Amino acid sequence: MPRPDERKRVASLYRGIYATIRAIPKGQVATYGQVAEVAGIPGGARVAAAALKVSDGQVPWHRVCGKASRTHARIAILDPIGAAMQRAMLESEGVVVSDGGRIELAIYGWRSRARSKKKRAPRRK
DNA sequence: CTCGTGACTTTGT
DNA sequence: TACAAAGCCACGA
Repeated sequence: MPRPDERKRVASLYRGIYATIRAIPKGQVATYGQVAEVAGIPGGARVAAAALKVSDGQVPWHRVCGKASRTHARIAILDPIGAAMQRAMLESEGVVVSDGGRIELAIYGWRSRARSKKKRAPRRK
């Protein structure tokens, strides 16, 4: 559990994003847009990214990647060390990562069922 | 309330 | 397949 001050820091829609990320099954990966959509923020891929940035280890961030094309996801982390660590974590869970850091969404992409629900969370502000 | 920012996504060339 | 530009949403100052 995060510390109280850190909790207050992420006391908005970010919490829903974290819950969504924790719901990603092991051995599967999801894109930022996917996470945002399930968390109730369609088109809020950048928000999910920001949430992940401040999460700092309290969520399995290695299961979330940026979408490079229609069929592949790509690790888009700036830090080469973090990218390598993410790739190692994914491979340890059974996910095959190509040389360019690409992952086949058709195989390892997270198929969540909350896709057709289209429920929008109310804005806090 | 307005403006700038970002670990993104989609479309076009 | 790879690069460039526009669009998207929420947060913080």
